[in-house]
Amino acid sequence: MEERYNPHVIEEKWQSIWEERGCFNTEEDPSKQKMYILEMFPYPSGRIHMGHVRNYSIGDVIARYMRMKGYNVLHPMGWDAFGLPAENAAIEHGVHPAKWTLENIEYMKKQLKRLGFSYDWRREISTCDISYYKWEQWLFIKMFERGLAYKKFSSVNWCERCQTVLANEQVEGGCCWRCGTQVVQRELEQWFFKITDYADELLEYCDKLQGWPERVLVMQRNWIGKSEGVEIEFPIEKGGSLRIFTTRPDTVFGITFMCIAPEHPLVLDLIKDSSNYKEVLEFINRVRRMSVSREAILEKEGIFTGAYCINPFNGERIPVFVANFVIMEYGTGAIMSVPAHDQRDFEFAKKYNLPIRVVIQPGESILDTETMDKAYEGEGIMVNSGPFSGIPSEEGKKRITEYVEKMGWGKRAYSYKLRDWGISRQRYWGCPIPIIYCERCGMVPVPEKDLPVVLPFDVEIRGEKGSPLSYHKKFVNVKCPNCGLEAKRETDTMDTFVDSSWYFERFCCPDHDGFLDSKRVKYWMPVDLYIGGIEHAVLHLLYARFFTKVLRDFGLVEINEPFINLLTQGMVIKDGAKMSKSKGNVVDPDDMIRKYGADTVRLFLLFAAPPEKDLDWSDKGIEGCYRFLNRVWRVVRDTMPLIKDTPPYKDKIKLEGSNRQLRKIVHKSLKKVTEDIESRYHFNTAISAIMELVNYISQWKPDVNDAVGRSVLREAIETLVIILSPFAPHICEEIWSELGGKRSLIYEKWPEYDPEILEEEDVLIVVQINGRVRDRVIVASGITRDELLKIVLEREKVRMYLRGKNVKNTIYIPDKILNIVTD
RNA sequence: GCCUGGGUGGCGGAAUAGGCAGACGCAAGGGACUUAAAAUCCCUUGGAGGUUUCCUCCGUGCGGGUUCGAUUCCCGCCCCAGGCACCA
Repeated sequence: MEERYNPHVIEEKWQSIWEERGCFNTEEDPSKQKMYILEMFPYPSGRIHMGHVRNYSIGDVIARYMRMKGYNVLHPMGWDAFGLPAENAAIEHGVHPAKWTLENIEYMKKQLKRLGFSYDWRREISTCDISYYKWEQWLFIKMFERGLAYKKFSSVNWCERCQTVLANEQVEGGCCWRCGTQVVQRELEQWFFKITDYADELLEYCDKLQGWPERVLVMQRNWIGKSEGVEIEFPIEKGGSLRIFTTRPDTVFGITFMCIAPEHPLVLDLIKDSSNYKEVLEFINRVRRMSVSREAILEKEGIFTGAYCINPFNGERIPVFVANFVIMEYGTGAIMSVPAHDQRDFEFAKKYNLPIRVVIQPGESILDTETMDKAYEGEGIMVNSGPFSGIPSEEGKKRITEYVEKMGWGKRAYSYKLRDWGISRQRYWGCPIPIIYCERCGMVPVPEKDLPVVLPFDVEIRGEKGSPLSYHKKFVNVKCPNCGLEAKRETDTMDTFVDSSWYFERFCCPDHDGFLDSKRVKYWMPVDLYIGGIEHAVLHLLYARFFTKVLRDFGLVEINEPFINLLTQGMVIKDGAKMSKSKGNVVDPDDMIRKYGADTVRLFLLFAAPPEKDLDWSDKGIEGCYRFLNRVWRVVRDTMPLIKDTPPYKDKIKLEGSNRQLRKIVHKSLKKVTEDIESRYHFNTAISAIMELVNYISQWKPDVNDAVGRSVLREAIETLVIILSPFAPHICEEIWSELGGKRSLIYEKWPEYDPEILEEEDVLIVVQINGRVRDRVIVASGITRDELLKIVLEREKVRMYLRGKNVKNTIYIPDKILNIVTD
């Protein structure tokens, strides 16, 4: 064995052995229990960053552990290869997006290999490969045929900088998720996926995803935003009716006005006879032009339409306003306004001097219209509500809803915040949408035999004015597959989140000449553990769930949900901020590997914090991990002469003294590491347990002449190497072969701990007096309360504390604690 | 504003089911080895105090409560991070 630990030599050696022998290649094997471990695949931005290394180190621990546990482990890696940065590189440096992307992939793949992750590289996929996006186009057409992909003219989020449309999920605080530019609204005809058809199921299954962190589920539930209420038709005085949605039917007697969105289809009709028609129209146009979410900061504004509705409950005449705070996309785009019990309506009423009528009294205080300075939105007793007065508001909601249905004025209804997913992107570097526009036939999907619609290579990318594909005449001009007349291709490409919505299914059969090989997909899916950043809580993770349900309904997969367990890892932070070029606090994994080796880098990222938490990068901390691996090396090197030709301890004979102590510590560590990996994903405490074991072994004094002792030591070293191997695989492989291991350590079985040795014959019992620790005694385990008490009451310290006091009670937790309570 | 997390030494973090708070690592200080340095090894390290091989008191954001016993459970508050935000 080498005198010194030399990570670079060892790591290179084992990485090539693993590769040559195809150690991580996986095939379906019905005789073995499958285990699909997946980390979110990276965008090939150019270089691997610490966040990736952390993500993949976590996944690799689990994958390696599960393999040793005997599972048939699928652990693939690929590239989310379409996207805007490639095009920006083209604009800035004149390099073709394909070239840029492929070079990045090549470089990053080398980086990943240098870290020794146990991937089956034969399954590698890139979403920009024709063989991948062909099937995405195929699926798009299936969705188009069933109405799940459709085109509509609507107001969409537009990023001026990226020159493209964004989905609602990609707008963060009114800004573009990628570049941070303020998003504006534009009226465009765009492609959408009908995710809203699945809103109820996506919501319902949130309760069934028990392996997901609660906070992700909460975010998804809120994003779907289902609320229960009732839709009511209010007759318009001059004819027709206005449909509103409310969650507060209990307040219908408090309506003093109505508000509709400027985009409401009835708006022009309603204002026709208005005395100040021009002014109203101006207002409408001004608000419509105004962007976005019509930010909450904006003051409420509105204008009277000149029209009135009738409140069917009491026959009152109610003025109808156009208001800037009413959104067309939610509910029905029209609301009933109850200023006494809704803050927005209250503000509006105050501004325009509209009446406020209290119809819910809270009980403990009495609301008075004159003195109210804000709306009361809580529960209470209904008042001024005709036959419903006196009913508690919660009960009133039900009663009014039933009444509305009985009278035929409306019906129970649900409203959702979730909107359909806008997937058109006016960009080049993405999957072309396989649709052809024909003057005679309309929208015609590209026939399956003509797939794929290949993204042309010779495209000029200028970064302005529409999709680059629209300038490519050979691409655009095409014959209609239906009638053969001149037609034009769709020039938009798909949102890259479409690419990542089904890649985990494709990993099961990457070489399949078809969409998915159902047999193989059935064997591997669903993913048993999915690991990635929390930032995808409502983007990728919602889309992927939606796609899986669509595929299921198409009969292409048999599962309802793609990911059984989800582990969301925290960011890698340095000096209190996320690593970024602009802050200049980036630590390059390559530099660290060069300095300490991959095992150290992996170990530090796993040791410094539990996976869900943000991790503070520490230059000193990683040195500590490097020192630890050196200590491991030395302790093995120094014991090697004693254990080289000794078999590990196996007998059932009763061990004594220090041999017994060592074996006990070994099996305790094994138990701890096993449990920490398997049931908690707490790698930091697993590693600290291994550190304790190493500390113990290195101070343990072996007796050269004691064959039993040597075999116990051999078992200790073997166990150490095995349980450390998922975290720091290279050094462990090297030591394993030095120990005489013939095959790679990855074929070694994860050992079972011996419960017998863990049974304590002597236990330390903490003695408390009135809840304060006063003494500790070592006694035989299983001692009864009376026996223990007899011993404890004789102890000097205990007697001192009990002097002059009467023992009132004793609490005894067997083998743990004795609490003596006095008067 | 609403919804989630979270607040423990100088720092990262442990304490898994209410039972010894501070495991493990970092940093710091002292010592050994060395001509010297690096590396390594040993010791100390939450705070205050004392009669200093030991002992006492205080201590997990703040204030209460439940309990023999609370970092852990309950109530009220403060602060930090993330998500949503005119959603009717």
